[in-house]
Amino acid sequence: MALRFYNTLTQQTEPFTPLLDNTVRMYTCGPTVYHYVHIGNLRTFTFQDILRRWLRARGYQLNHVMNITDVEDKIIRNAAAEHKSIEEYTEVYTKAFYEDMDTLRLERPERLVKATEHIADMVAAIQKLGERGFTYVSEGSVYYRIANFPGYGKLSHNDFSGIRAGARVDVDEYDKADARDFVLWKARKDGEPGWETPLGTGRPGWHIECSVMAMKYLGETLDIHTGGVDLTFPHHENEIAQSEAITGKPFVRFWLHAEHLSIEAQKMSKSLGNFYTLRDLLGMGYAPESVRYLLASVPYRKKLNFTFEGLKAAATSIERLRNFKLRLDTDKLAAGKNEKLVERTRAAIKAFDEALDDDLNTAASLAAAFEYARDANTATDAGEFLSGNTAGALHFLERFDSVFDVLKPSARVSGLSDAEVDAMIAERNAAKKARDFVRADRIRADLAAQGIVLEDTKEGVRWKRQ
RNA sequence: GGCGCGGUAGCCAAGUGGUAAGGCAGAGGUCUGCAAAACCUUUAUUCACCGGUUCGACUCCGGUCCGCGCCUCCA
Repeated sequence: MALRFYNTLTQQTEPFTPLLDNTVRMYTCGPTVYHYVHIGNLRTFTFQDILRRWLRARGYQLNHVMNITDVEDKIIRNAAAEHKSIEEYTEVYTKAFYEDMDTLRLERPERLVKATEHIADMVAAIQKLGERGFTYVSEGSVYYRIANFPGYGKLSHNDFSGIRAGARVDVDEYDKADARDFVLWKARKDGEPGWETPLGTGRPGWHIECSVMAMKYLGETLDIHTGGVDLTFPHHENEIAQSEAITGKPFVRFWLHAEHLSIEAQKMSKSLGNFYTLRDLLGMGYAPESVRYLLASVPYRKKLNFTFEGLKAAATSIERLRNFKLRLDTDKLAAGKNEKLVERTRAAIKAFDEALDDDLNTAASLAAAFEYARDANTATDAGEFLSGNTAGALHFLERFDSVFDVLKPSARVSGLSDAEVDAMIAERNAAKKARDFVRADRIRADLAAQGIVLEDTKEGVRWKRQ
């Protein structure tokens, strides 16, 4: 079965190929930079990273745009509280976001775009919507009239036909003609920053930036649009309403939504004290790869229950695969090539690929990797894994890591160089030979204290950093 | 109330008409000067519950219970 994704729009899993050529045009709703991103955000961005990597593994080129929302109510409020400009305030968190992406090994999209750098484009789009009769002005702000867009609700599968245009649904919404209408351009209030434009002085609503930046860089119809489930409504619904009202063409072919992450089965919130950023977890001593593995290992459409037990388990799981690789790199094997094993390697890779083709079933793809590792380990112990089989096994691990990217340790815990470690091991071997176990054990303990773990095997000493 | 997601071993989790992948933890073993590390083996007569369809259901249908998300800019 070919590559396929679950499409929120059709509520079905559908075969995927790009619309135009070999390039996948995709858009991701990025962060609002009013704070450090939390691990819930990072779950979604990790999904998007796995998606990128798998599309490329399947031979596609990428043109991927992610936005940075750098103007918004909380930003304005927080910036004002700190007596900073919007730019000064958001710069800190934008930079932090890039750092977090690097730490988690999230690939940079081909283009990262900021809302504040596209104000003119947004104004033009709103004017176009006005020309087509989709807007109205109320108290200086420009609103989108959803009653004029027939397909409204098709993404979130809500039926809004019962909402009558012009009805005053809620007294609190006195400035809107219809409860679901949303703001395209917000008129400036006292003391707020604003842009002077033909629409008046103010700032853009949230939804318009994504429509505008997506179409500016990717064309009128995108292949894929991703985001968290919570964005399905109203954000993505509104993006469709805006974009399709302007172009008259389908805005997005495949809508992919990542489920939420909870913390110990509870919603993450500051009041519960279970609000974690990547920096928090690293500060507790967890490795970035562990976080990445945990976030990637649960298929993206399934709720992910984040626990520290799970985070520790992730670290151990990675270790298992690293050990397997270490073995492939160091074991002395008999010459030759075991054809049966070649076949099983091929089958394992196939299982791995097919799992990811199936709407990025990462859990199943991991199972294929672990099963193969066990099979190969057993074969090695039995002397059936020959030197000619190493390349195939390493090839599988490379493929695995081109997607999961967890095998290479992030940072060296030890300040010792490889040569220094080798020298100490030689010293210990000499001590062992002389049956000076006190000295041998001291060297072993010294190395352990610096994060170097020795493995005494039949073939001699093997070591790794931990 | 509407829309959506889910309930599989101690924990995480795949599967989805043919009799339960994988990881962690636990238990046992191999190796070892000791130890560690590593590796191997092992752990659900059972898939929230009740009916139904079927030769056969965790998987399909109907119903019930429970958890969660969205429905005013939260990934």
